[in-house]
Amino acid sequence: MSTRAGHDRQPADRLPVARICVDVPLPHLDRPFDYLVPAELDDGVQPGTRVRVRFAGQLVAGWVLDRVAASGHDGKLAFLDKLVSPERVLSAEIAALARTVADRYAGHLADVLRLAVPPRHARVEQEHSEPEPGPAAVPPAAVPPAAAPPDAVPTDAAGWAAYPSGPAFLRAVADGRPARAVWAPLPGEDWPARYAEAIAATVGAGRGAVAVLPDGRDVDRLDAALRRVLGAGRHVVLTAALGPARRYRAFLAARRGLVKVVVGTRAAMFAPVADLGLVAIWDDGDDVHAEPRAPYPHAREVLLTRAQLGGVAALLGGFARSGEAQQLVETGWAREIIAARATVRRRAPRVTPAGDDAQLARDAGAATARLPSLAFATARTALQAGMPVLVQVPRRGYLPAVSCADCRTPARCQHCAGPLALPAATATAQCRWCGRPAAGYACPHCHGRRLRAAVTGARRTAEELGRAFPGTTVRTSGRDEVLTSVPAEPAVVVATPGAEPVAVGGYGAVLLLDTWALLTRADLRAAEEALRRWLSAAALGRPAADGGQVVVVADGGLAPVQALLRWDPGWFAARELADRRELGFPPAARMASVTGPAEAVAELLAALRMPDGAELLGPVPAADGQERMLVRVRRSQAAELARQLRVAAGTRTARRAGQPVRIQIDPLDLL
DNA sequence: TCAATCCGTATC
DNA sequence: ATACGGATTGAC
Repeated sequence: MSTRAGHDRQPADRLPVARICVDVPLPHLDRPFDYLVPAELDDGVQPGTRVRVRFAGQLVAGWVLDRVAASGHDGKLAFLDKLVSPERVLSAEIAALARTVADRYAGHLADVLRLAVPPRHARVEQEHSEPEPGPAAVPPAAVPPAAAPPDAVPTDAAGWAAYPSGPAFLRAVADGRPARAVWAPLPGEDWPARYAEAIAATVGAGRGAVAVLPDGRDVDRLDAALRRVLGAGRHVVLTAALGPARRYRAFLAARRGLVKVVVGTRAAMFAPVADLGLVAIWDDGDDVHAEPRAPYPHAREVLLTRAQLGGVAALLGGFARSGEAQQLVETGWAREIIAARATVRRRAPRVTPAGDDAQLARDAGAATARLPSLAFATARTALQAGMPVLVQVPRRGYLPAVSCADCRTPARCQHCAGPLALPAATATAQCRWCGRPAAGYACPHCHGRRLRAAVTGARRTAEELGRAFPGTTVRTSGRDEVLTSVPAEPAVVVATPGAEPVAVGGYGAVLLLDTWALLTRADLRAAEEALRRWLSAAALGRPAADGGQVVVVADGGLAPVQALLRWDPGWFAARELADRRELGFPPAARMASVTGPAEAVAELLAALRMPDGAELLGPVPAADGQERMLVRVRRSQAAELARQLRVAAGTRTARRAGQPVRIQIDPLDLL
């Protein structure tokens, strides 16, 4: 497929110019370059294909963005060197999406394309086109051909009827209208079934869907629900965990139009589903939705961008509600789908705070974290009634945050409202944002003037519980081994957040322990994150009428605890968003962090044209002796800030090979 | 006067 | 980044 370098090459007759995105990591080269298409590659070099081109003397990979009749370039055009494959891996929708995402995140197109299109796997590409058969192997005969018969999928809204605006949303999707919803599922809700129904409604309208879920377990649950609702062979699973071959096979199945539905982890957020009709994300507050590779796009933002650009319906569901989801509701971009309060009360377990007490908080860091007596009694009652008990304990390894020694209110900087933390072995607390020492600190809540390091977590809960309930099976689900489900039998299940197995029939009791570890984390999102984890665990409990009990070992006066008691994630999210508006935190404001060696950061900021009213916070020390600065702007100036950051990064790299700086937009670890 | 080297700049 | 070109400097 390659053309010999020679003087005999002729450009193609029609549309001889290819506009190429070259895969070089330099911000100032993030624009198309024009190349001549050799006549012999005329057929293959189509928009969306991968090519190799000679660029600044080097052979580099590139993407064909377009074929045009003429170039605006003054100089002489080079021929492109080689067509890697005639597979048009980049669709027009994804190309436009990637450009928008790159702009939003002050990144470059090539970086986003690397995230959007998995590495080529030649053997997979040669295979006869058929979707990846899932675990319950589908015989090839059951696989629909490319032009599948009309999608005779019944739209079943019965499961959504518990929510007053649920059926209307499903109808809108079934009619191909771009409805957008923030959904608060009822406790105990079979949410994979509801997602599958929404997806089926989309397919029924002849359109495709993309659903992104936090982890493999959730993907498996939706996969199973889709098999039930859609039947086999209508969807594919796309996760990074599949490995290169299977991942590329799933990707191609979507790109070639063999399937209309892709579900997966954030690896699926750019899935090239044709004629997209619905994007869905589950539990968008989970931080695994944030892509760790540049330019660090968040799955929620990518999916919402797809919805916005394509006139596509959107569904954001989760037991908790993120500040960002709340913002969508408050701006009217999305409608909320919630059940009536009476229905919520009927379905929710009974939630009781246990913990009044400074006492508990004080010895939580000791070697033996105690189980409060209420929690103990509640667990025993459930076990005696033959029901499993879930115990949620946080994982180790959070930051040494600082809070008021008297009332334990997390301490915030008096200047910029950033969180305070104790740099290792230093006597005075310091702001993690602006770096100012917290001299003369006075607690806004109780006016206390003393600060203390927050507690550290307790680890031996499982063993202790084993001793507390002799003769009872104790199972653990966590990082090393994650359980999917447990039977409806008496057992104590100790799980870390996100690893809670589903219990058949629901848990009789859910205990939420060591909550201080979550609440006092030096993290802007600590309260939101705590509530998210609690609601996700508590949602696995039975309704109160069936004996379902939740004990949260925390002060009942705290806002996230209140939200859990009332089962009102919307109330908490509204409150949280109002606070962030007040303090100027995302998503109410837009922030960018610039991280790197001190002089490189200073250099970039010197080159940065800050939008009017932009604030500069920092520097604060970052990992590896690097430094971090934050820039804060109003949301209306978010696009301009991203643009200027890109320009500044570009002028810097264009000039000289300075040390690299990392630019992140609304980073989650924005402490 | 020529060549080795240093910046600065463009990269189709 | 890397490759090229024009200016600069140094030795014959």
